[in-house]
Amino acid sequence: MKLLPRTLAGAVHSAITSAQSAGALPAFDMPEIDVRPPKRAEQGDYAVSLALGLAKATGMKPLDIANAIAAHLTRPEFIAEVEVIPPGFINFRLDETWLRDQVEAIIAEGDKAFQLDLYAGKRAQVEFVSANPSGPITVGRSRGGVIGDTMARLLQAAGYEVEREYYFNNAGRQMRNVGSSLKIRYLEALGKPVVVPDSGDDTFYQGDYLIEFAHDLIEKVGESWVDSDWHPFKDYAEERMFGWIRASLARVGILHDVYFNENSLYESGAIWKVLEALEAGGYVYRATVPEAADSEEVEEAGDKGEAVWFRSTHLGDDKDRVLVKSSGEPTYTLPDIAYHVNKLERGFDLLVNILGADHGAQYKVVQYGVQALGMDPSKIHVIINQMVRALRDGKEVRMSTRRGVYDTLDDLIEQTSADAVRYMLLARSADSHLNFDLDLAVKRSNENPVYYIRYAHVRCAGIFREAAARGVSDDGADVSLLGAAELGFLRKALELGEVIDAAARFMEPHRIAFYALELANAFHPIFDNVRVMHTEVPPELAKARLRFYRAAQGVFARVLDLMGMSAPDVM
RNA sequence: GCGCUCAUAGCUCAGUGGAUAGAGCAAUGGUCUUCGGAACCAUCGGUCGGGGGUUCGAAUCCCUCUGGGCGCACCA
Repeated sequence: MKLLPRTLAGAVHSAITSAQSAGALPAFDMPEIDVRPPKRAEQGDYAVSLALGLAKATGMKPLDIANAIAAHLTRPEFIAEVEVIPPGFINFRLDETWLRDQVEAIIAEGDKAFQLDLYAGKRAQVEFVSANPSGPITVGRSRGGVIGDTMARLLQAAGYEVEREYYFNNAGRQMRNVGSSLKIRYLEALGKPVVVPDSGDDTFYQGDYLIEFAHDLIEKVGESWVDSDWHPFKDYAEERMFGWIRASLARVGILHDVYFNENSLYESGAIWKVLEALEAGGYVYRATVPEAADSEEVEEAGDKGEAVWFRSTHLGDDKDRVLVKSSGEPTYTLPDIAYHVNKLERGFDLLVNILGADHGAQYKVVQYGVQALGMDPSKIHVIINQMVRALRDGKEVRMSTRRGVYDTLDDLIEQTSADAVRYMLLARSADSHLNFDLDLAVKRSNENPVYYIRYAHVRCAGIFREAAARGVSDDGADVSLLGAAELGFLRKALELGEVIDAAARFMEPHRIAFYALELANAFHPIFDNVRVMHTEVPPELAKARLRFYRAAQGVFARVLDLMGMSAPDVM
């Protein structure tokens, strides 16, 4: 599949060059040629406005520039008409014969329809979810999960070879607290004298799931762990938690290829190598306070002891960061930098990181670290998604794994459906806050766009069921019989490549969700008017229309797959 | 206080400096159904938070103000 706007941009580029050598246009720096569909259908299928911006550089009227470009333009085979419109737009119209032939092209490509090769031979890695195994996946984390997995699918569609990675830390204080919390639940379940901390103790995980784990543990090991410290409890909790997390994610089609343990960076010595390299570059110093500290801060610090600092301010940071605490223990910054160094060393051309807004500031420090080590920070791309508010009865439901009050991904799926969760969490720009209305999501009504989109696929499937029953086939269909309504849908369908391209380039996976709705919107009116098995439809036309619906169904299947949703034949 | 982010139709939100700012839902009025009505058509609805600026052209870029959210640890 090739991208029509890119091909057109190339044609315009050549037209400008040849107009210049013919003397019809003066010399100027070639601007970026942005070809896109105009808002209004009567303005054609694609348009460029660059002549408007060239007036100053050329000293010519935009209309004259546009005419000069149009006169030297070699029309690609898919364009039927080139039109210059005041004040200087150049509009292109697709060739309808070519457009009808796309029915066959789409069918021929099958489930690879609209697969692009823009990044052939390039490898991308998407790191997402990356929650520590201390509790179930929450609604907030689910958003990052859906965004990350959809981004991975879109990058694949754009031509990247993609790996999905989950980064976790099972050695921190959080996990120790989980271990000791489980031990308390274990002793409690055995009727041993133990005080269960109340919600005021934030080292204790209140979640009910630990009670369940404790009972399962007793069935497995009986009372033999009564005198054990928190370690085996942590290990057991971690294993159970990871099983749960993976299962929850799998329910919405999220599967990671690699689970990367932060602890391995300690075990391999990678973090110390990074520290040495930073030091060799002159980016490290030892002090009780940062170099920029004023006397007040010096006083406050007192006799804290020396920490190891990263001189990130030399790269533009607003303050230096501690890499190793005065206790000798590294902060999270050091392994974070080491992790990204590790990722870059694995040879990826693109690293995408999905982070919640609450972790958003950290990536900059990582970029400074990578930069300090002479590596290319521009390969790292971060998608920061704003918080999710879960609303029930119009009121916010607060979420906290530690307090045991939470809305999990499992809850959402059970109350709605896996497809609804995927769509709802995707159909919003990552930059904006997302209100997940739990009541609305429960409703099985057409307020939910999920049904509308899937229904398009279901309706196609219905046609083929009926066609099979009546012995109608699309073999040897003549697509030249297709009418204006079908062409309208095909125009919309052909935008899919551009949507994939833009979503991959701008790292904006929500685009596919909006496109899907637009595509469904283009489909349903046609379904009503373009009948296949109506008594008044001649057999040859029925055959052509059936062929059209086969292509349409394929496009919906592809779009749903890109969103990680199912494409059912019935619902 | 500083940084990031958001503010667009009654609600939820799209909108890559270009042509008359768009969807979905809600509301109102129609269609009355051969393949699934979870549908279709029409209407209503906007000082793009306020104010400046840049530009031939601004919802979009810059400045500023207002109001939300998230950060700003030798926590992760």
